[in-house]
Amino acid sequence: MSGSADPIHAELIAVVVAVTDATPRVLTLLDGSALPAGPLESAHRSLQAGLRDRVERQTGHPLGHVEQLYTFADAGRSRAGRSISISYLALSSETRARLGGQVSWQDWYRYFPWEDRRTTHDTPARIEPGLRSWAGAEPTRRARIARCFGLDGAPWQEELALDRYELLYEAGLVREAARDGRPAHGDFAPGDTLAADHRRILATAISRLRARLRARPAVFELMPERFSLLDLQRCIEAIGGQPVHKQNFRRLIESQNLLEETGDFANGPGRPAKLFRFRSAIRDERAMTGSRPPLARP
Amino acid sequence: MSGSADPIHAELIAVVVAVTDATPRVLTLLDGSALPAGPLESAHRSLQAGLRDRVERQTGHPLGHVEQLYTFADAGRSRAGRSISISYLALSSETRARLGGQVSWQDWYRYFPWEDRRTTHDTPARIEPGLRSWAGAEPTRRARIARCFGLDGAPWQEELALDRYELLYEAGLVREAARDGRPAHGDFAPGDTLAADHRRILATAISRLRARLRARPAVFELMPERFSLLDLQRCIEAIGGQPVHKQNFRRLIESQNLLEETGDFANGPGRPAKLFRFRSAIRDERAMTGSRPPLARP
DNA sequence: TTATGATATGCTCATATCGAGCATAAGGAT
DNA sequence: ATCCTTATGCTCGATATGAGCATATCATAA
Repeated sequence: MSGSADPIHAELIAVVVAVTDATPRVLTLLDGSALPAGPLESAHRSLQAGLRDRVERQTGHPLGHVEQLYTFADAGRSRAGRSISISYLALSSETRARLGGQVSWQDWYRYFPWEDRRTTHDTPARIEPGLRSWAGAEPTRRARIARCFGLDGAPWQEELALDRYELLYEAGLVREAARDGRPAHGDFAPGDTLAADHRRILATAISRLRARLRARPAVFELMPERFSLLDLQRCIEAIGGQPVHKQNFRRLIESQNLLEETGDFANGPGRPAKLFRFRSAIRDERAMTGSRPPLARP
Repeated sequence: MSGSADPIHAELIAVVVAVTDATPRVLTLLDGSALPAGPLESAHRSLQAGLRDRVERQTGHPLGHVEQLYTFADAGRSRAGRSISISYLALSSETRARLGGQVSWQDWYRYFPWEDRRTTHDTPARIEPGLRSWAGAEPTRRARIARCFGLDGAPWQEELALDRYELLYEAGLVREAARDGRPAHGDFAPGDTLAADHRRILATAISRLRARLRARPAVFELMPERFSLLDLQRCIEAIGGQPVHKQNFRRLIESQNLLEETGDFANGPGRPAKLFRFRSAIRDERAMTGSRPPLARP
């Protein structure tokens, strides 16, 4: 069951996310062209410990909550021998970082312009022709396009960010596809690339985060100690890439019982907003309130 | 960014699931004491290919749909040097297997008796005292217990299978905890163990499967070509470990548009049931219909 | 042949949830 | 004082969900 195996190389890759000024940002190296990454060493007690060590050494940025994303091993893209990439998502606050060198925070929509639909909704117009030409009359492809990009009457689903990226890759509409030797189809979609498969890993992180936040906006790692409801709404909108109905968002927050008032108010234009903080019980444990009741009772 | 790394050993572990006679079963080795597993070799083109190769060689069972679960690397549990375990979930049909030796299908509730609530609902009664004594007056622990096991008014949530297992592990109520040198707390919970951390991996698979099926019962890999709605309901109930309201289940299925009638009927006691099959569009692509519309429109 | 039990299938109903909009409150700026 | 801006509370209709009633259609036993 555990015979002789070939030695392999394992790489840890981190997607460190912060939200500042209604912009979701990701920590990058080399002026925004790669994610923090490094080999797993035997000195590391665990995968998470190795990741923390790596990222802190590379960026000087301490990590808070860390969560595993996915493990890749594409033989085609690695160097000699086999290489495994284990990717992680970390939620953080930009203010904690002391950056230097080529370490920087980048707006993640720089790499995925079509994922930001807060102001304009016609972003897919720039990529739709390329997709259509790739699909032709193939019904499966057409259905995938409609589902992923909310065309032909299908609703836009924010958490499909990874599916959208993979569809563009398959259709030869991102530079990574050409780099990997796949046929290109017309113009590339807008947006910058990242080293190796880092853009795919970032797409995985966005999808995961969006799927989690839709149900439960418990993002205290991304928020300051005290904040107004609108601050929190802007953070959620930044990650989801979609505007949120303000009153319904308030209702959602109240029903979840995630916050408590601090008693203070924020001043600015308009009526002062109550300041809130996350309940300590929420911080203690990342999962207290249930999402849904069961289907049937006896 | 990719300096010299220590060579490591990677192990692929498979949870192969089938449902027969309203019983969810998992493919095991050594008379039900381990999951199929084996080292990743450089001959494998990809992780999935390696897994397929391994499982087919060990069990003679070809794999259908395969999906990654989680990557573990607990330094404490491995042999000399570092070892990584990459676990996968595969959905299958028991009939396809030609078993031999110590390869067998096991009812997965053999390892998690408290997860089957189709007949009795008081299973946690056998483990509640141990949990309570472990929690004492600690509010965080008490809240976790209530949430995970549906106590103190909290609803039972089937997809928390992994959380429940990990809670029992932390509380020292499963044998694996004692095996790992953690303090035991009272009697162990009922249920058989598996080798290494295979029971944790199985719990991960159950959670993942339950979370997916709750929204979309597209389990054609687990069903025969043609089946009645009750057959499908029994399959879903087997996996979820909970009874389902029959009429509402039918309504759900209809609204999803997953099935089409074959025109045939099943005979037996009672009124003959229409036989259905999954739409080919669903088989073609594992995600066609959206789950929910977005939160707000412009 | 009729009665009975079993399963299939259709319909109703109360409640919860969700998207969307209206109305009012409370500050600053002109 | 007027207007603009943001905060906050409430309503309303559409839809989803949990639960139950009623009827249809078979096999089998009396």
